[in-house]
Amino acid sequence: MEKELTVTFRSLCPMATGLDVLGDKWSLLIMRDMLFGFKTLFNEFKESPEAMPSKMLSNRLKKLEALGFISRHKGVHNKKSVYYFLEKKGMETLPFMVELMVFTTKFYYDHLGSTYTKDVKTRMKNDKENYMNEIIFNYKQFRRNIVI
Amino acid sequence: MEKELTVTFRSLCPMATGLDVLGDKWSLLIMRDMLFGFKTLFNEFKESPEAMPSKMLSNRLKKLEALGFISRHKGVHNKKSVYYFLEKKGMETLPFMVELMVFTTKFYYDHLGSTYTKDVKTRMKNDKENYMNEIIFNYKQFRRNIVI
DNA sequence: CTGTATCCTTAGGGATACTG
DNA sequence: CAGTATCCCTAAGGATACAG
Repeated sequence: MEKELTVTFRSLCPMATGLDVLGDKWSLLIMRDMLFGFKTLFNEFKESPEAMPSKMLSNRLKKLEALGFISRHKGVHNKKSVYYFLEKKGMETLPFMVELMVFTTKFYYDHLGSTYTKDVKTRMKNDKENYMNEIIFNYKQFRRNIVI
Repeated sequence: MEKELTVTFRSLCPMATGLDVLGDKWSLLIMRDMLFGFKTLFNEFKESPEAMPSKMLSNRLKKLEALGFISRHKGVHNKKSVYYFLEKKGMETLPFMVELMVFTTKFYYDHLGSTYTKDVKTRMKNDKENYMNEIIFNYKQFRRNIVI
């Protein structure tokens, strides 16, 4: 077989650009916390098990906002609060997050063998599309109903 | 809606472990070059458009081998050559690579608007599973036939 | 052809403390 | 509640040269 670069290979070249954001631990954690944990406030993100330092958090929130992944809203009733929401662009990182999760679980956390990893793996394998749609649906519903 | 952490959220916590490898630009480029470009030799990887320095390349090849993503084989006929091949674990990063590609193309390279991005996008959207299977199939065939 | 060996430089991580 | 301001540090990047 000839060593010819395929069409897809050429498209993959700019992969690095996406990794600037998606390859970053903190940025992805923030978006995960939003989408799966319905978090909106600075302090909520800080409370995550990964214990993100406030410097990092602040830095990444700005970056993600500047790039259009998330949006920032001052509280209406509670003027001291600032609410962060995932935007369309941020939501579209879900397939990426899911693949990362699938991979990580498979190769590093299989030994956990607990119920939840089995559930997730089964769901991801047999029903990925519906599963992702549900997650997005739930987040949108959450956002519609939240009073800031 | 109650702010309850879902089953999936808990599984996503170890995301960072996967990112150690998959979030790294160089490691992913190497595996991309193997899978999409049928590259096997040190110098072939160095020739990629991203111009990976040999120090980085050497470092990542070792890391990827140690983690079981790739394997290293000394040449049989040409004893001076060393051949690197993608192993099963490495091949299973394809869905991740593809999602990264889809995302990157969508948000950063749409303006390219060239034929190849349109082709890939269409294919990815309508026929993702088959497309990935083809890529894996082609790589396996390449590996079966190569004489080292 | 496949790497090592240096050397230098800087961005990023992380802890801690403090403020509007 | 939502961030800034410091300070320290090391891990990683990158260039260049050279060796088995």
